Amino acid sequence: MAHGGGEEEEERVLSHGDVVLLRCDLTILRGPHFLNDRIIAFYLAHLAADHHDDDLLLLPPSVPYLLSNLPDPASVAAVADPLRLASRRLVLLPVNDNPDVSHAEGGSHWTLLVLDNSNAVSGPRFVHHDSLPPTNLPSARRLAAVLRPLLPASAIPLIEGPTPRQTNGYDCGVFVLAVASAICNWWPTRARHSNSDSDWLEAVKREIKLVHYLVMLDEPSHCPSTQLPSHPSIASTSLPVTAQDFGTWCDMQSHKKVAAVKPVASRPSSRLRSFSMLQEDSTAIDSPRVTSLEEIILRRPKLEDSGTHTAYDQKKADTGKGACWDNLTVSQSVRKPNVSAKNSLSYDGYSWRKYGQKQVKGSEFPRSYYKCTHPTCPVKRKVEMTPDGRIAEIVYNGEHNHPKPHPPRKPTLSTSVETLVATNDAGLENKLEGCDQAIGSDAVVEALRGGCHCLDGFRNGNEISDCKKRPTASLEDTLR
DNA sequence: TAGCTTTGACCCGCC
DNA sequence: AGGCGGGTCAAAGCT
Repeated sequence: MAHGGGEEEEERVLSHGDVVLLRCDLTILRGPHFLNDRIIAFYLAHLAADHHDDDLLLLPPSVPYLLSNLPDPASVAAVADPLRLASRRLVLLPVNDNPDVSHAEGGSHWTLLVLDNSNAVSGPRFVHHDSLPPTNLPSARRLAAVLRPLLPASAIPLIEGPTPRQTNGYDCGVFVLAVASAICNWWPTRARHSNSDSDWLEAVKREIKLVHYLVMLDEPSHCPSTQLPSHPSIASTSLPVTAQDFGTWCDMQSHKKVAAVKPVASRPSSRLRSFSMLQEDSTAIDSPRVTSLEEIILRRPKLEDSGTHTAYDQKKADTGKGACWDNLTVSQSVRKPNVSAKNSLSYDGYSWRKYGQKQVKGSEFPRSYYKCTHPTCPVKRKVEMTPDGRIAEIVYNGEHNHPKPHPPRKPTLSTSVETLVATNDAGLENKLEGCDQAIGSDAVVEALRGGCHCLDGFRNGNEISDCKKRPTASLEDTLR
């Protein structure tokens, strides 16, 4: 099993202040797996720790998600005030598309929304980086709409920023981190470009071009024209960046440098060594940091046909979730053990009834049409399968209006409000099968309750011990 | 017998 | 208006 059992006592292996990476997260990173919000928050905290600059703010995914789902502007203001968004020059906001605050497994795609106040030429703007556009555009627009009233400028536009395309259904989170990394790399150099229109978008573009070049040199077989002939929108700019790169590095860190770090029963989490400290200590070991897209590419382990796909499939079976692919098109190369809709690699926790099959023009494989078997559920999906059992493409249409009939055994996403609340206190019974430390949950709940300024502490990688621990209350209730 | 897949026919939008 | 192609229907067959 990809995530193993017994996560109730999941070992915490890396920390950034209040942000803790668990052993199960390393498994996710090794995978090909959909990144959870803890991993994203951890990496952003890691980036933020290197840029002690009040102008640059990197928020954990829980904060923008909370802001997007608060019931009224007053609640939004209460949460957002401590963030001082109007005074920042650049704010990085991870966006998840989970439409259901009560559903921990609802999200399926990560993107990055950037509030940019740094460019005097363009003026304030929101820039959205989506590795599968326009999948998350509605969620990004929603977040931008919530934030606009908090900002002095009026009618701040939202534009789509340059973003490399993912080639599978699970690497969106890695792309978010890669773009965030590119922006943070550019940040210290911005003064050199202050008198021109060369902004951080150009820096991201440069990274992307380099990645394209490196990909072609490194692995010509990943040439889009040979890998994804049947889907032009993806085939045009495919990049085989994978979560394994970051994961391999983290795993190396945890094995080599955190061996002495044992699980802690309660906070303060400062007993854990910080990510930065680990890096500083790693001089004797050649474990360079992952700070750019090109590094991610260059360290990308070669994908083997069977192993990684099996792990990916196992993750799907474990989580009942096809990360990043609900309501969007994904392409993948996974082995299919059999043709049953329930047991195949296309198994996603829901029950499907096949109602048609056609040979479509432009695709060498037959396309099968499925409906969700739930009586009132409108969701359909199309699956193209190669003769040898590989899934060439899955397209989901609509949103399920019911819970999964086959509950996931091991949730991977912890973006939901329910999860945030469930993980608010270290002593709580975790509701996420052991992954009991959601990102920034203390900060979010405290901010909601009274404007605690601990988010700054979080941003700087500091302990959030000054935030009072409170008994867990349902954030969902708070939102009502 | 229920529930699922298969498969040819049909519908409908687009050019 | 007619052809084409994608999506859906529904009867028949299978498990």
